[in-house]
Amino acid sequence: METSTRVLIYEDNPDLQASLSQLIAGAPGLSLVGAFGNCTQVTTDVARLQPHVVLMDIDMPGINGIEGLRRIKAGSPNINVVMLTVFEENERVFGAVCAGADGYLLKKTPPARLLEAIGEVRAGGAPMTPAIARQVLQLFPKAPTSSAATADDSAANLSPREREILRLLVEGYSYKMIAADRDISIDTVRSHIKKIYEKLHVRSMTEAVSKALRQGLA
Amino acid sequence: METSTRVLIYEDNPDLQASLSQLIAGAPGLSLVGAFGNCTQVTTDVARLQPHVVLMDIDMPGINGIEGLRRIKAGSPNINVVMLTVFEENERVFGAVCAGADGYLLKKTPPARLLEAIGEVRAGGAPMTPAIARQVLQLFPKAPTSSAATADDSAANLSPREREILRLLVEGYSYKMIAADRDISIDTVRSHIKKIYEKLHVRSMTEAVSKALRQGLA
DNA sequence: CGCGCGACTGCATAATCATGTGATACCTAG
DNA sequence: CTAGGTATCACATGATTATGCAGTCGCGCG
Repeated sequence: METSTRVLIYEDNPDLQASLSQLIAGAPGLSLVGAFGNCTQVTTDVARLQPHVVLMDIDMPGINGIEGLRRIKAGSPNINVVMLTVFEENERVFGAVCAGADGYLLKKTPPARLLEAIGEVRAGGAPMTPAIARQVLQLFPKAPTSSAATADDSAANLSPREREILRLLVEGYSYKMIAADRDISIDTVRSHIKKIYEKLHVRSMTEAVSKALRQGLA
Repeated sequence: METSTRVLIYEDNPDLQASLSQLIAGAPGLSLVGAFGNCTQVTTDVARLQPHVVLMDIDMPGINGIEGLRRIKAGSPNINVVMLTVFEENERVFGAVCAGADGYLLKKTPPARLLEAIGEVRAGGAPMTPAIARQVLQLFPKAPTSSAATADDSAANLSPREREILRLLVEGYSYKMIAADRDISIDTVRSHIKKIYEKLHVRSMTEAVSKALRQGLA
């Protein structure tokens, strides 16, 4: 069912557009479904071409890349959009991220890395140039709140250890993962979870997770 | 700056601590200034050892990595802290990022990449595993233009039927119960859930439930 | 009209999970 | 000292879940 990843390009520089197109078209597993020099028709473009991934230049005449991104996301939030830019300007990083960018690369990114990035974004990752990633992190509000929810005993009568393991379940850990992570036997994990079930009156991981999230036990 | 980047390690798993230590100690341009199994002395540790980069495990007994990070940043905001974790957790990414993490890597990251990451963080970058980077991006408040409050890109385009089944999963239903409830074959339930997993980028019921509850899909 | 897609069904195998029945060890309160 | 709670580990059996592969059927669209 996985055919080929459909890629759409927006890049106003003809040379760069050509080389990007060539790169995509020649890559196994990727198919180029279009390449445009501006975003004026972006909404209809994506509707018609049904891309999985869009490579979007930020600096373009007319509608810029961020606005283009916004329009794509407004209509098709599931399309993965990777922004391309020459410089690492803080302002635009913020705008792009808030508009829902799924990746952010410098144009000087080597071709091989670019192809890799398309794979990553399709797999649910967010390829970013490290320097940009740093900026993204710094955009976060430095929370003074102590969110270290390790010792909150307001919840059920779960022991600290049990609560700890419940948190891991909520994060989607399997028994095996918990055992590995906490460096204990999988049988011990079983044992703890068994008791958690008893105390929460549930009989499956999903019920426990659901209950935990709804009652703020995790 | 000195000739060598001073690296400090916090990792409670002895084996991993040993191999990390060996890796750092043996790397040109890096010098290992310490390795601890817990964060209890983190404030005095960093004051004494003056590291440039700290590799911080997230899951540690006692003071966890995020709290450790917070304490480091409180006193020495210039120290670069790279968080290490075994699996892709969802909840802690937010905590770590808000506490000022400068990088976020999976422990399975190959040694070469880890060394590269230390270089990146020293150079002002933020090395991140792509999947985690994506989570970070998704933490951002989406722009006002998003009228489709369904938000998440990786989650939203579930078909009506898929959404319906996801709701039942959240309620704690098993495959069998869903099949009975909706009067369809259990194989059909499997099929639907398989597709849900693909779209949500998860691989287990608990992950799906967790994601659904957190993103209001249910 | 054919094509793709969503809903649906079936089958098979491997991995995980749920549960029960023990057991050892530490710590703390009685 | 002893009972009770917590944390650890073991072994076993049956149920459930995860995945892959393979189809049918109806519907909207170019």
